[in-house]
Amino acid sequence: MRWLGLDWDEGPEVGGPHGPYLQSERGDIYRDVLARLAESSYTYECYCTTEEVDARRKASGSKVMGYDGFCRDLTEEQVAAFRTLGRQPVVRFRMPEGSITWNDLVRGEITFETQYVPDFALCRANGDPLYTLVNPVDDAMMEITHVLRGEDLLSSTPRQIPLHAALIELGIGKVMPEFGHLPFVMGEGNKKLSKRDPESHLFLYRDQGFLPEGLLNYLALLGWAIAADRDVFSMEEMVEAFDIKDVNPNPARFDLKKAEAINSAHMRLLSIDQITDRALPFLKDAGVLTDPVSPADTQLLELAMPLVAERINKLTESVDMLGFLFIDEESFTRDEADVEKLLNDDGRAVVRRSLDALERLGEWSAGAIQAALQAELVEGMGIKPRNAFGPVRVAVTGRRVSPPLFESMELLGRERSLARLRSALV
RNA sequence: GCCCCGUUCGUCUAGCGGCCCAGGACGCUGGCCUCUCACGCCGGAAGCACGGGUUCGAAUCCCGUACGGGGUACCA
Repeated sequence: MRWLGLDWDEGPEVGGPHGPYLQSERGDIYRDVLARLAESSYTYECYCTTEEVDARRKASGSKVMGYDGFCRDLTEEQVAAFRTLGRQPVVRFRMPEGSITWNDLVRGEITFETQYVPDFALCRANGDPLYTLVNPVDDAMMEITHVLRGEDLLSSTPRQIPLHAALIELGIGKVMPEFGHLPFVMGEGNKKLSKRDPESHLFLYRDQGFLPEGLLNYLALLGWAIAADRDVFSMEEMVEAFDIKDVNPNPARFDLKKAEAINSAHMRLLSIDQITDRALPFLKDAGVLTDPVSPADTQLLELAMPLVAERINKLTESVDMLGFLFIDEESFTRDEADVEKLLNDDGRAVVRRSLDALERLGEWSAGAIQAALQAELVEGMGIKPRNAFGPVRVAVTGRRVSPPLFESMELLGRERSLARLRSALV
């Protein structure tokens, strides 16, 4: 979350007035709440085993799963009898009669008949509090006003609303929160993206060279739109325009291609210097640059970055684009497929002529190199520019895809450029 | 099984009864630009799940059906 530029005002690591924020430190609080709930008969002890509940449901033919309220009104004698059997009770919440309705922030009015939501357990027989208790209690005591969460929790809402009402009644909570249930984000195909899926790992995208603002922008687009005809925006613009009521209730599929497109739009919003800064860690990791970067390389990088900044969509692509400039001649290699394709006999002939022309060249500048090669290859040999410069490009940069050729050769320098042309002929 | 939620181009969406024989974006595709790639520009194909209502008029409201998803624990 921090990587995306998302932070929190209150909670673990940052503190706040409603602590402690770790559930492990809140045991006493839950025990106390449980006691007060019991005192006011919002809850009751239940001694049933799951087998007994199942058996009873089978016998009654009820279609409703879950607990049947058997222990709601146990007499003291019955309780004593269970106790002598050595049974420890769980505590259940007494669901009210009728129905629970709330106005969901993203889905509108939703109603559940309480006959379909059984009395639920708040703690284990050993006294450990359950999520069903802990979640509303924490929200109530921290004065949460809006609960926005995944739609998987939609059906737990009719349990939480009456519990919240009870907590308010007891003075433990102050406000009934508003609820909004957000759609899922699905992966490829139609499967739900779980936290365990590699696809759902933020760092995977970060390591692929995504910009945090790019990914954030894309993610915001899943289920929401800033305007009918726009989809690139900053976090500030999003904060300004966002309203939970505009969120779509239906699930969205994660589309890597679109995520990349949005990301590259953000890439183009950055200055050359900013892209350089962001790409630096990737270049160092890949071994293109040393850490710290030498003064000579820093200077070279400054000259080279304007050539590549506009043609990369992700930070990692800078590695392939710039590698050839910084590598020493002994370690320089070429992409085999590209060599096979472009440095065939025809290609080598082109490189040969280029070498001749460039060896004679006086001024080593992009303009002069271009003029010389244009004259030698295009006019001299009568071949098309794209066929003429392809082999030279592979010879010098090692790849079919590179920054502009002539500028690249200028930056590489005369000696290294000529050396690479020669080695391509061996 | 029962309860709840959802369904507009392949994908993400705009649309809240007439402005829609449905708009944008990504992707796909034809072309332009061009030393490769990328950018940029111009064009194209592609969608209201289905069936009934309501209405002068429905993608928009209502009801069914189908399909998808979630829940149904002494999990969270």
